[in-house]
Amino acid sequence: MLDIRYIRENADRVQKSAQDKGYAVDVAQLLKLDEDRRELLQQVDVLRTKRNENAANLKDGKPDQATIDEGKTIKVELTELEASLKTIDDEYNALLQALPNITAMDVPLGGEEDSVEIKQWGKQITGAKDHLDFALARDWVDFERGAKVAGAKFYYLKGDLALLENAITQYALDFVIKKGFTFMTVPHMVNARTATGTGFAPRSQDQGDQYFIDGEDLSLIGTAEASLTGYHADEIIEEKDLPLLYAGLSPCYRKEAGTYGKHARGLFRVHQFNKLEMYAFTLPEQSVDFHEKILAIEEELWQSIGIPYHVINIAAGDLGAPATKKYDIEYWSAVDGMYRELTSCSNCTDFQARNLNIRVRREDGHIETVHTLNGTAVSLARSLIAVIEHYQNLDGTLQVPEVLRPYLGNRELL
RNA sequence: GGAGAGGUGACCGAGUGGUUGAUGGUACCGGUCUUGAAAACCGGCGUGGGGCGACUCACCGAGAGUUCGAAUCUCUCCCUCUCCGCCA
Repeated sequence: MLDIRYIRENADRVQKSAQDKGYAVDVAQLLKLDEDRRELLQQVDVLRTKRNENAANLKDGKPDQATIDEGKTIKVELTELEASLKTIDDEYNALLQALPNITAMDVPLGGEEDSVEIKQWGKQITGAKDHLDFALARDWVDFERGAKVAGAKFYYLKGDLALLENAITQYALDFVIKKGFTFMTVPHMVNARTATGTGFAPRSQDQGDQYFIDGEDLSLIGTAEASLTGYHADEIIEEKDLPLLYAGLSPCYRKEAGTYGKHARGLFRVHQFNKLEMYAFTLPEQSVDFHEKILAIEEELWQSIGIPYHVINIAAGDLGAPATKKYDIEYWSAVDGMYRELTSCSNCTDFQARNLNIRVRREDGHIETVHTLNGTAVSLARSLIAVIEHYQNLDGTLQVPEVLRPYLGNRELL
């Protein structure tokens, strides 16, 4: 959520950002509630002071009857006022929660089509064989049995393709560890507070992309970002310890409701895939630069694997609630002759951190909310598509990208 | 899953209805002392909200309740620990 003080002073920008993102919210209404709430809060405080003073009015350690009667009167009044406060408070909180983060100044306006390309790397070749046909021919993937055992969009990876996934994971892991990230395995389920604090839809909306565990306050994570955001919830981090960099490896579970037919074939959009996610807790003034740094790490990683790509600055209408700005790396699909999403990195500024109460104690002692950022190192299912499209041979074999060979027993060919 | 014991400030740990937002200790910060350091002594030291401010309100796992008054009593839930059961 946003800082109410910031909203008071920047109502127009908050309103505009929400609209640009496609959120129907009424900031004026929120500010009205904010005022009403503060006014009521003062009345409640006055009454509570009265109550406390009255209760402290003792003779020989006991109150007299008049004090008790007075206390009863105050209690009736207070109960009533507190009920009104709770009503207004709930409404206020609901509106506050519904506000998305503001967008950075350099975020393009518009929807998915309006994202701006800011860089290209590599050659746009075409004519490759579809990754699914290619993999099926080698008996490397089995969607039919995935469907039998779990359902549509579940799959088995087999043999060398499974080994390739493993190799990419290990390579990326070593790569980000060298960049200073601490490797973590994480809970694959999180509670509602963590999920909604990270920015995912609560169960009450019942749709969304998450799998909920029946009868439990748990949902399967759609990304390690959720588990990593919650890691420092309710903590005050010392300034000298920032930035804190983590790399979380986990499966990601997504319902992908309503996305059938859209890039549906093969491994591009599935219910479960593994992902190595970079995550950073930074000082507020560090996050903008750090966002560029995460992007640079992603680029360096994918260049080293040799996959052509471009980087786009995601338009406001395509940004999630927590992000103030997001870069996607889209790899060049040698099958489709177009760019398709491979990685994504976002600066969430203080939005997630405020939800989950993650703060920093500055050197001078004052306390403020930290900033959080996340970025994909490798999203495995899609990484496999990219590698198959760019390293396939006409005879159906697959060349191993040079940097991955040490992780595949130095094999050059699969 | 069953039985029991617990959840208090950065940490340890008092506190079972009435100036306790919380004794004491440790750590930390400032000062005295010292050539310097240590020790000793003195002082400071939770978070959040409201108010220009004096000040005030809330928070002792979470929520509800009892009471003039709750960290202290009751209920529900969550979590931790021990033992048993089960199990990669």
